[in-house]
Amino acid sequence: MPEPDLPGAAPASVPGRPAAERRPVVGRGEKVRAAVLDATLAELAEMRYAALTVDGVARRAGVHKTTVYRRWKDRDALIVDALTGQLAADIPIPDTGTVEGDLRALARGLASWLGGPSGAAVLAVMLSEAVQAPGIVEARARIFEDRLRRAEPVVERAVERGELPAGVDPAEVIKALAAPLYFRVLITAEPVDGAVADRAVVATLAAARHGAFG
Amino acid sequence: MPEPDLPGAAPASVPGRPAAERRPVVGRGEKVRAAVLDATLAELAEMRYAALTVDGVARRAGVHKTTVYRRWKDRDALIVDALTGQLAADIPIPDTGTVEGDLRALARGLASWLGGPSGAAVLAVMLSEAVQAPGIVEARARIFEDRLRRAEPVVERAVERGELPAGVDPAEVIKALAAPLYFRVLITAEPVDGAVADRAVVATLAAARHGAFG
Amino acid sequence: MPEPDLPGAAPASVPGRPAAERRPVVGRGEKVRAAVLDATLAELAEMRYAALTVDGVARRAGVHKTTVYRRWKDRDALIVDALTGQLAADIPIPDTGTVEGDLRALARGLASWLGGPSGAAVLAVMLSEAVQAPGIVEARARIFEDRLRRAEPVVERAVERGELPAGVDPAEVIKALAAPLYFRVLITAEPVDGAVADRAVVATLAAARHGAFG
Amino acid sequence: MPEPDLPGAAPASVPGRPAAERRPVVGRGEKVRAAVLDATLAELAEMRYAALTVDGVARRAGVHKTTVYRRWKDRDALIVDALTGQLAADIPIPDTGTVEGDLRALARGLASWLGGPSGAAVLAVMLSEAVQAPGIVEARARIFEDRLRRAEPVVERAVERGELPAGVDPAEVIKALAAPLYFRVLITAEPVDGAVADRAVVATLAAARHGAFG
DNA sequence: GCTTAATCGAGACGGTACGTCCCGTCTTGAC
DNA sequence: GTCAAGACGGGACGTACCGTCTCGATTAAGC
Repeated sequence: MPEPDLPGAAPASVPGRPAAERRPVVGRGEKVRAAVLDATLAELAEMRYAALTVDGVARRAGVHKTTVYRRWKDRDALIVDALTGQLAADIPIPDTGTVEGDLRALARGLASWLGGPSGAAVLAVMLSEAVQAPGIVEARARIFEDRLRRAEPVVERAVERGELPAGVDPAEVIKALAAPLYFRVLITAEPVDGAVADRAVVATLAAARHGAFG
Repeated sequence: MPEPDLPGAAPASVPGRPAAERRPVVGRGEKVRAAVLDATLAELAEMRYAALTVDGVARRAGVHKTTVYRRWKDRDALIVDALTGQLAADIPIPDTGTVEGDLRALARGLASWLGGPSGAAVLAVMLSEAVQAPGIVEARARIFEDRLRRAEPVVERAVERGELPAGVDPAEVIKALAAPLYFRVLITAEPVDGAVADRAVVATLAAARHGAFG
Repeated sequence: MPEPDLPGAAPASVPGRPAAERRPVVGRGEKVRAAVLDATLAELAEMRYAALTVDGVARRAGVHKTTVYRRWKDRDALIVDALTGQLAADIPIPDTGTVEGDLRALARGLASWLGGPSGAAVLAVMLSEAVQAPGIVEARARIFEDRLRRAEPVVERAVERGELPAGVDPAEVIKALAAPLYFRVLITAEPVDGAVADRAVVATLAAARHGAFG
Repeated sequence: MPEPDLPGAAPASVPGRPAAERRPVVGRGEKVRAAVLDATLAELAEMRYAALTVDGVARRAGVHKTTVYRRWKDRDALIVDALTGQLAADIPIPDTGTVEGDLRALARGLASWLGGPSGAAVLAVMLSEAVQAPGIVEARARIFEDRLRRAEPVVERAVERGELPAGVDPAEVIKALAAPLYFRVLITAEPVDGAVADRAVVATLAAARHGAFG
């Protein structure tokens, strides 16, 4: 993780003392970090990836360029860090009682994220230069994997309830649900709305019930 | 000022027209153009998008940088042009006699293109900076739309044969087929092989038969 | 010599044509070079060596920083070049008919140069960082050697006239003449005027006549 | 605010005074000061002036950068201080019984100092940026003046012995002796050895005897 | 085959951003 | 009261490309 300078959450130093008290040292440090990451996201939102300037981010964060470089190796490291933070935000996992309800909730949540400015920006960057630049590829895979995994319980519950045949691969189901939405955003540039989400649910369920993912 | 940004104009197309009117002057021009586009693709193949240099392309094409700028407005125009040409290559539309066979052929063709170096490079670039830069977004949408449309007859024939219910939206079927493959390449960075293609076929067919696209 | 880019005074190309006509190509090139060197000297004159900024020089020359770096590898290379040009200005070699007259003329010329702003600035820079930085050391030695050598005929004529004993080493005599002046400027920071010059002449002549340099 | 810029204050000098009055508080202070000055000289010895880093000096002295800045206003003050201490080292004034012997001893001592690493480093720094920066110019003049003055008795004794004509200016003689040596180190970058020293002695004596310094 | 105009080669140039190095200041906790 | 530790603002460095421009040198068409 790109935090070369900071001692890293105080590796269990002075373990006897209450944790809240233990590292007021850096002080401004944390504030700066947050300001820079916010500024990075803001800049990404209003201009595209390649146009983002370290100097611009620094200025917006009220900080000097050098300070940014002290904490992040690269423009890329900075961006990845900012986006990682953004994506780490928890996605609520629905539990409506039926697969259809759960999947619909998931799909609509994803659709509205993809449709909104945040989703667009994040995706744009995650895929910029993506297929090659090593740091980003890895980060991207890790992040999305995590998001997918968190959604798998929805499928497992459906199997337990007998709504889906035993043996379905939960990961495959979730991917099948998400794929058409991403496809529209990234490839055909069609709008992604609730209707699209619903259609994905129907298709995914039909496929799952007929053993396409088992 | 020469503004041959768009690839179209089909090399030596419409030969019937009088030569005096359509600037047959070019002479060496066409050879240079081809060399530069080839060089562009070659450079894209071995380095990533952002690392591509106009000077590098020019050198590889045995041409001077100025010459490149004389024909393409900027780096992006050059790249888009090169890739457009690449994508314009005809995709054979299968006609095996069954939907399953046809879809399988389509899916496998796509999978092997996505898996190969060409597919990776093209995708990387098409999505670089993509979500914002207007020229590229449009070009991208146009290109993929075209590819999708050319595949639609496969579905139409299936409906005629009674393999799929009347009323299925051919475009939707094709998108459903392609989406999981793109998803794996772009999001989860999983390898895309024949097995993945086959699973997409099964899922798509199941969904289509149960009215998900109707 | 720091001219990596320029083809170097056209190495006898197209020797048949009149020289004045032969290389209008670069055109602005030579003008830029001169402007930058002038700006460098001007900046050196009003601020000291370490405070000289490439950007400042460029701005003063009405030129972009990059352009400076295109022609000179370094801040140091730029400075050395500027000073070399400055020092290359011919020193008139006196021929008054007597050694004493000649030496007096040389000494006074040197004294007034050393006393003036130009001499001070040049010396300051030539010796800044001097004992180590390879480029400067070499340039310095070369330049001063050249100046000394050009003055040697004065001594040779004196020997021919019988004013100085045969066998005197001309170089030694000139060095002996120059040394006290430099010493005062560099070490004791005393003013260097005509009186000092005259004393150096007397001392040098006395020493030379009594075989100190033979 | 501590401003111990000047070296003077003779380490633990005037021990007769009551301790309470002259800040015996320092405690560790004096040790740190010495360590830093030593480190400064060491760094100067192995790299050139401009490459000397406050951080580097501090590290070598086993001390933190802040501590250095607490005691010296800036890099220049530190360097001047270190070198001043270096130069304050006594030069033995010879008394061989003859001017020639004395001057030879002086000249050879100077030559070997100038030839050695210490001399080179000190000179390099003393002249770096020198002609302008006020603090250094003054310090330089003061130091060399002091060294010259200490050597004057040699000449005075020679006059008393009748070896040199009455009325010779001792300072001029010493300068005439030293000048050629400095000249070779600083200007022509020739090696300075015993032979050069001896020649300076001969020339200086000849000049002095014939009234060049009287 | 000779001329004439489009095209090309060559490369300097202004410009933007990069990432690095060091300076000197400041805050904070520890000995 | 010093000192260690180190983040920070700041200024300059030297580099890499971008896209523009001005020329001479080609070169291929059309007379």
